Amino acid sequence: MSTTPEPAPARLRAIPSRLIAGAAAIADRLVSERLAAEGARKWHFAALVALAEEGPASQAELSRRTGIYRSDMVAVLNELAETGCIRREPDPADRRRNVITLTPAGHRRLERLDALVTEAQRELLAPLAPDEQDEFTRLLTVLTEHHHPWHPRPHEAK
Amino acid sequence: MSTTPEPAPARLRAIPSRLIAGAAAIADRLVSERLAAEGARKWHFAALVALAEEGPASQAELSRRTGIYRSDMVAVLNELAETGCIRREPDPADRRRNVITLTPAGHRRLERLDALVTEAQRELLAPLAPDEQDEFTRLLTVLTEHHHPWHPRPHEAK
DNA sequence: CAGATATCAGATGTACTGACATCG
DNA sequence: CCGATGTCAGTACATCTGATATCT
Repeated sequence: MSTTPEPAPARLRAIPSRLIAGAAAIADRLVSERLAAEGARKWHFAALVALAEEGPASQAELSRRTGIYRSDMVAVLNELAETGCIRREPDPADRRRNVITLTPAGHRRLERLDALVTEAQRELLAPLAPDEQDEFTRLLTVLTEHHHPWHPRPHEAK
Repeated sequence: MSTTPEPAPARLRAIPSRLIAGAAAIADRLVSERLAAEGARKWHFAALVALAEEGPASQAELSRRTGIYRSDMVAVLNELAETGCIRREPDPADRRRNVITLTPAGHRRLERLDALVTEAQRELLAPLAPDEQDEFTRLLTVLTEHHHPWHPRPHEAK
């Protein structure tokens, strides 16, 4: 059951962490809705990008590169394998590992998903002028990289 | 079980929606950790601010002003009532409603929580120069207000 | 009667943990 | 023996839905 929204008090609206949470909710909705139209979620996209950018990798390495837990990676790769986007074969050099490889179909799928994600970014940033968009992205980069030199999500690595 | 982080591919790191998600995770952790030291969570803070700014209100109205669901508001107010931060009494003018009132103890608690939240904002924005902090906040405000003229969270209101 | 309210019980989704067998 | 890997089962928590009794 949802409520009819009303403006939050100015004191709440001015808090940066709340503004960021709002922006994150908007961004997530834009991206997720578009990907859902293709039956995909953001982790599928992230895994595909990581494979396209850095070449074949083990599941654990993909896990580190995308920020998804290796326990959850299994399901993501299962789905990508079912649709023929990746191959998953044992690594002859290290028989603990699977080597995940992007197939041509996977590459084509990535291109479609990438178009959707790019379009979502455009819509997300549309309220800002072009130079503001760049500045905004730059400030976000500085902020996140100074706080932790890695991923979107916590991970609590030690 | 967590993984040892590694840098995500540049193509992933450059996506604004992912940057925002990262910033939101950092911000949420900073705020939540500090509030947790006082046994509070962000909804307690939000409810207290809404009461301090706009005066006594019904639960449904508080719900709209803070963005928390009515169903979850109950628990938040229960906890605030147990610690004597609010009074909850039936509205004589409309017997469906409860009137929620901030007590002096609630006001004092708000001031302590507010100090924690403010400190968290400082730490969050610390990587940016002072004028960058202002610009960042301004851009966030423009972006969120253009996308929906209201709250942090989705709400799917119609 | 339609609509709003406070409340509760439960669904849902996703991050996260723990354990296990296998292997280097 | 220690540590990494792929996998599965299950926890924890927050968001969100649905229903109900009461009241306007």
